[in-house]
Amino acid sequence: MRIGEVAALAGVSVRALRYYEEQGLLVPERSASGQRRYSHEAVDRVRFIQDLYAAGLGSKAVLQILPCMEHGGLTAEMHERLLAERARVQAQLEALTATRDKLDDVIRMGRENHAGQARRAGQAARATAS
Amino acid sequence: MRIGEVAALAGVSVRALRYYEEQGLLVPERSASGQRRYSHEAVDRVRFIQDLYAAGLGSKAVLQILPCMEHGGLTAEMHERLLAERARVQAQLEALTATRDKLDDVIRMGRENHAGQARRAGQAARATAS
DNA sequence: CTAGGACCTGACGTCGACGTCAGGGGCAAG
DNA sequence: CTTGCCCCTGACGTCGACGTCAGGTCCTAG
Repeated sequence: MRIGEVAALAGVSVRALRYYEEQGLLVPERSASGQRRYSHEAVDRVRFIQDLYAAGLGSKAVLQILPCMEHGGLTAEMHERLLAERARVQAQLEALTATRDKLDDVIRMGRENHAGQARRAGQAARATAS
Repeated sequence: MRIGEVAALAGVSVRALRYYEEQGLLVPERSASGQRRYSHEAVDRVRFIQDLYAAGLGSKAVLQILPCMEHGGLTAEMHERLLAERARVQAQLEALTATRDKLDDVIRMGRENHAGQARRAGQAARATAS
């Protein structure tokens, strides 16, 4: 496939794909004239890269994690990295859950104030202090 | 409290607090000589700001959400914003959970490959394609 | 053969949440 | 009074994941 098709299928920009290549995350073949030729699996790979970015991982971390997707083998270093990043993601999940609950509290209190006209305003601040 | 104390208690930099003020997120009193004087609740407020930033909200969103913490009342606009951001956070939570599970798959497959020497390498890529 | 879309390589621009440096004031202790 | 630490206001630097523009090439349809 050519770069435009991959971009469309994966839902990213052409520039992003060139950037991934710059970072060594997705290095395609080249046609005789120098155009990039991507394999079919590249699309899934791009989606996974996006997921990792969305999870707060940087190119460096992604670069250390990605090889095992097609290679299948895990270096000890890669294993470490995977566990570390999984822990990071897990921590982020917990923090995010707490924040969501705080938002829910605020929303709920907003409704109550609309309904019952609560007097003290400091309650929200106190509710957010875990 | 002075700025350094708040920074230490909230675990952020002094620069960050000045930045929050720039953004209108946390506007302290001033002493006669122009030094910032923060109320005690500022610390919790800063922590909440950090949580919101960590949840991917920008200053603009935080600015629209924060007032209700001490003010207690909800504009219709603020309510909209709260619901929207809650939805964003929730979506991010689900995406993050999926990514964590993918990471777990990769880790598990790494262990299996270490143990049993699986043949086909494409399985990882296929596992990540939801 | 030619138009026009897709592709190429640089290389500079962007945006947000600060970091950092420069240059100068405030204030409590000794 | 001066030492030393904290504070002040600009204002430029940073970093990552691209966006965007310039100037040129490729290739496919008509």
